[in-house]
Amino acid sequence: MKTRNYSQKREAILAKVRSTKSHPTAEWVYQELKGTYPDLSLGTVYRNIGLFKDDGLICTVATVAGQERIDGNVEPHGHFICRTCRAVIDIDAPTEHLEMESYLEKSQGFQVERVDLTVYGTCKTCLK
Amino acid sequence: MKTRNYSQKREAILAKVRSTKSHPTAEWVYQELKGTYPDLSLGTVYRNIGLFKDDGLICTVATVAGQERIDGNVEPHGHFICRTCRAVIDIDAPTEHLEMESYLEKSQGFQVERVDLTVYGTCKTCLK
DNA sequence: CTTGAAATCAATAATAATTCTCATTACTGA
DNA sequence: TCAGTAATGAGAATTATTATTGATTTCAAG
Repeated sequence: MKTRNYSQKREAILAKVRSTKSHPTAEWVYQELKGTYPDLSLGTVYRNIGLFKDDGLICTVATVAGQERIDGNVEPHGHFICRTCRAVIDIDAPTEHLEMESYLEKSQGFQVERVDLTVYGTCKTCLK
Repeated sequence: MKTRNYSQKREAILAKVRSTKSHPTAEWVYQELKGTYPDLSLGTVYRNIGLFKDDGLICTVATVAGQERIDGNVEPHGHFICRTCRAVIDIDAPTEHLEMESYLEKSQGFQVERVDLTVYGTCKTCLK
């Protein structure tokens, strides 16, 4: 892995992503940190999110309404995406689908990195 | 459902999407049909794909490298996405995860429309 | 058939998320 | 402190997708 200098803004970006379960967009992170770091650039947020992804510190879970949603929780778990309010909500995934990994590796010769369960629908609030 | 005039190009677009299991992009469909319909416009491909989606005739399965991938097969099934060659390959999903639907509807009050199982990794060919 | 309303089309402009460029600034080891 | 490398900000460039527009085609009633 490439050597990396310390950067206060990078730390803040990672902390912000990890501080929420809302699966935010890069834009949200930027808006949140602009108060503390008025000279922060959106490009810096995108760049560091890319680096965190490379390092496996965060992951992207879906593209919702044209925007990538990121997750500071890299443990395997499922997501519910509301088509109305665009919320991305963690769900407990059933464990069975994780068998998919060994099944695919043995029968198909694929190397599995990640199993993603995503459920689309309408959330409780939007149903009212 | 809204009444819709006949359109030869629309038929061709749907047929092309249904003719492949490669989960193509709009651009691919456009390139494939340009030979037969030299005056076809990329906008027409996008517009009709949107209409097919509204009518439930096709669906989008993922955004890979910034491009939406479409599927003419709307029956629930999983997908393997190779991070190297970007191939999107059908996989037999285990049926257990479909229980997710009733689980979420009963315990969380969500209305489920679709359950999506996506596996990321490296395909057989790219592993060599 | 004819005709007119509605649907469709190609072309192109507009939008918007993300990536790239590069001059400048910050960090780090010596 | 200083040199070398890495990170940043500002904004331009890229690119997939969507919207607009004005002309053309389809359809069905008369």
